[in-house]
Amino acid sequence: MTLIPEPARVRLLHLMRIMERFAQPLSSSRIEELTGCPSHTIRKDVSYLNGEGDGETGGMHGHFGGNCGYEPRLLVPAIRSALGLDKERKFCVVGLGRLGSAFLNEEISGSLEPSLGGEFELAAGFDKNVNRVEILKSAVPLYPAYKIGEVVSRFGIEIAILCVPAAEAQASAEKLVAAGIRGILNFAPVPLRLPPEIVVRNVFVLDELRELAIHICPSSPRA
Amino acid sequence: MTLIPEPARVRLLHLMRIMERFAQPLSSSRIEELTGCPSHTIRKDVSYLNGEGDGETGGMHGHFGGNCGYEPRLLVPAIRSALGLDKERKFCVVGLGRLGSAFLNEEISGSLEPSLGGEFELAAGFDKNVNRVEILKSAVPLYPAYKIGEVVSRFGIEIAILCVPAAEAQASAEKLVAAGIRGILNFAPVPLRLPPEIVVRNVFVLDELRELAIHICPSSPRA
DNA sequence: TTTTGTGAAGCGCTTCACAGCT
DNA sequence: AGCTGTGAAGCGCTTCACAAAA
Repeated sequence: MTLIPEPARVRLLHLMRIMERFAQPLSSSRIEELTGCPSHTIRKDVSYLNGEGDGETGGMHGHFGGNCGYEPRLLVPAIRSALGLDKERKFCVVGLGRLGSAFLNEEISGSLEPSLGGEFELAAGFDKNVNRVEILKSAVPLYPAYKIGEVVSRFGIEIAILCVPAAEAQASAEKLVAAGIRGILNFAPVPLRLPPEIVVRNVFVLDELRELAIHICPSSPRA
Repeated sequence: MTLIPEPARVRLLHLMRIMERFAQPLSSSRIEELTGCPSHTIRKDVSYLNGEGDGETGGMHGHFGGNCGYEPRLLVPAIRSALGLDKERKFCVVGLGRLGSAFLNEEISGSLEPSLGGEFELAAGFDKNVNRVEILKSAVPLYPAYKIGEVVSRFGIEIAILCVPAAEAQASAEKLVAAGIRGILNFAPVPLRLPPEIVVRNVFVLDELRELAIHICPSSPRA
C-alpha cells in the first residue's frame, strides 16, 4: 500500500514547501543547494511518483535539455496528490491560551503559506474558559469546550491542535476521539494514551531542545 | 564518532522521557506496551550504550531474574550521558508574541518535566518591541532585540527558540549566529539559510498537519 | 553537454534467535 | 523459568553510475 518509503515522503513534503515559493523550473542540483538534500536523492524521490500512477500522472515530471528542471506548477500538485493531500481537511484548535490563540490569528498558521487555499481549513477553536471564548476576537468561530463533541462531529473536523495544559490533555484528547477526530497535533507536554487508529504527532519542546543538543555536541566534545 | 545510529538515539530520547516517570524497574516488554516500540528494539538500543564506554559505564543496564528489568535510576543518567545531555545548556526565546511568551511562563517548557533540573536553563528573552519587554512579567530576564549579540555571547547561550514573524526570522537568525548561537528551534514558518554548522530544527505547523493527513489518509482511501 | 530517470549495488538499521545470567 | 545482551541474518533506504532525452 505504502509504496513510497516514509523518509522519501517526508522529503517530498519539504520539496513541496520549497517549490511552492518558485514559479520557474528548478533543477535537482539547484534544489540541492536550497534544501541540503543530495540531487540524486531528489531525483529518486521524484521518480517514486511515476511508479504510483493513480491513473492520473503517468509520465515524467522534469524537463530535459539546457536550462530546464522540475516545474513547480506541475510537480507540486503531483506530490500533493501522491501524498493524499488533495482533499481539504478541517481542523480545530483546542485550548486558547497564549499558545493556542497564536494559531487563530495567522501568527503561525495563517502566514504559513499565503497563497495556499483549499488544503486545511481552521473550522473552530475551543476553550474551557467561557470568558476567553467570548473575549477573543477571531475570524474563526469559537466555542466553549463542552461543545467539542457536537461541533467536531457536525462539521466533520478531522484534525485537532491540542494546546491545553498538561493536566487536561488526556481528557481533552479523549473527548476529541469520542467525537470522531482522526489526528491530533499535541503541544501539551504529556504523551497521550489513545487507540492506535488515532494518529498523534507530539511537539515536545524539551525533546526538541534535547535533539538540538545532541547534534550540537560533537563539535565541542567536552568543554 | 557517532556510534549510536540516529534512529536509536531518538528512541533512547523517548525511552528516557518514559522512564523519568517511573521509579521501579521496567522490563523491555513492559516498555513495549508503553511506547509501542518492539521489545527487541529496546534491548538493542540499550545495548548500544555498552559499546560506548566513555570510561564511565562499562557494564550492563538491566537486571536479570524473576521480577527485574531496567532501573530508571541507573538507565536515565546513562542515556543522558551517552547522548551528551549531561552538560547544562542555556537557551533563549526570541520574539515574545503569543507564541514566544508561552515559553516564558512554564505554559510549555516549565511544566515539561517538573523534577528535571540542570539540563536546560532559560537564560533570556528578546523582543524587538521595547514596550513588550518592559510590560511582560517573567522570572526570566528580558531584553530588547538589539542586545541579542551582547547578551548571547556574554552568557554563553547556545540555543535559541525563534518565535518572530516570518518576515523577521532570517535577520534574527543571522544576528543569533553572529553572536555565537549553535542551535535554533525555529517556529517561524520559513526555512532559514544558515551556515551548515548551525543546527536547525523547524516546527512548521502546516507540515505537521500535512504529516498527520498523510497518515490519516490510508483508512479512508477516497471518501 | 546538461539534466532527468532508474535498475542495481552498497550500506546501515531492524529483526531474529540464542547464549548467558539469576 | 524469565529476561537481558548481542552477533548475524534480513531487509529497506540511499547511493551510484549510466542510459535516455533535448
